[in-house]
Amino acid sequence: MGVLGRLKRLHDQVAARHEAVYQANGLTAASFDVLATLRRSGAPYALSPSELIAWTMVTSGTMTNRLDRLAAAGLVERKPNPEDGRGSVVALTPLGFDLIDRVVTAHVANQHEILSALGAEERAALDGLLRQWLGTFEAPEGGA
Amino acid sequence: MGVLGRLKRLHDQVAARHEAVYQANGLTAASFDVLATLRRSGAPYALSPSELIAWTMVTSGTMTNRLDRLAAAGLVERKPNPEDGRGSVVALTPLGFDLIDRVVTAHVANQHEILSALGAEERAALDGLLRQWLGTFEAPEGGA
DNA sequence: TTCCTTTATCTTGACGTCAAGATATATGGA
DNA sequence: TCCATATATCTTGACGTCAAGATAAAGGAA
Repeated sequence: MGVLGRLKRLHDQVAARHEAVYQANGLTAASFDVLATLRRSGAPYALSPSELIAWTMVTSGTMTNRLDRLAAAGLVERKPNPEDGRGSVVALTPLGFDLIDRVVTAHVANQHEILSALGAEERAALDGLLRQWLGTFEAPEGGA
Repeated sequence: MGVLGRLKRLHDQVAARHEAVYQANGLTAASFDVLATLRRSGAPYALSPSELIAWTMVTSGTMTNRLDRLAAAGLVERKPNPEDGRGSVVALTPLGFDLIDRVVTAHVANQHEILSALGAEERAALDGLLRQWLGTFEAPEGGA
């Protein structure tokens, strides 16, 4: 049973290290999530709230809240969608782009650092075991 | 890097399965945490808020909130501490005891079920890797 | 055209958590 | 005895999240 406890503690440790990088740059996991998604989408770094909801897997209420904060911080900008009066388009501002660009770099470096505790073989072995275990949960698709 | 993603997904899956058991019995992870701590403390199944705070590692504000809900649900009872006018004693009610007793049983069965996806050797191998990795985070005590 | 249904987004209300501050009671010393 | 300090718990305010419901605009059928 120790496995379950260690899995949780390890997850919490990793999450805390990630948080540290976000915080050091004035972000939270929530805002990093949105900003990084916009960054990944490529130029012109703009997506609709619906698309952001789909990529980040949060509810519409959560996304509205996140966007309100990011817009207030000047990191994203909400513009009306010229093609659909119901919707809007959320775009990274220059300020937001510069920030997320830097934070993503720091984040990736941080991940390498976190993983550096394991050697290549150990990492592969661990990944294999995690993958196997995860397989029993996800994709329990019962076929046609 | 896949390791970090899988670690998180696995953690989320496990947490969701745990949640399912709590929910099926009208509890949340928060209430289960408190009730199970009281249950583990042994007869007379009563601890002070300070002790609960120490065991569960949450802040005093969080504990006050949890206890308010549990008391409102009739699962615990707050009595004044006869030995210290500042404090109180939180005890499991008969209702709370019966409930947590059942839920803990279900929870343990659930954990076995979750782990059943791995064979004994795999489980041991995974535990060893998790332990090693975790070791680099926790207990980074630098000695004297 | 007019209206019904669908879709996109925001609003509301309830949780859960934390940090910081407010209260009330203990405790030890002058 | 009286007070300064420490401790136990609760309160407040700010986040973040979700479920469910409210709006407003789009689209298609009659």
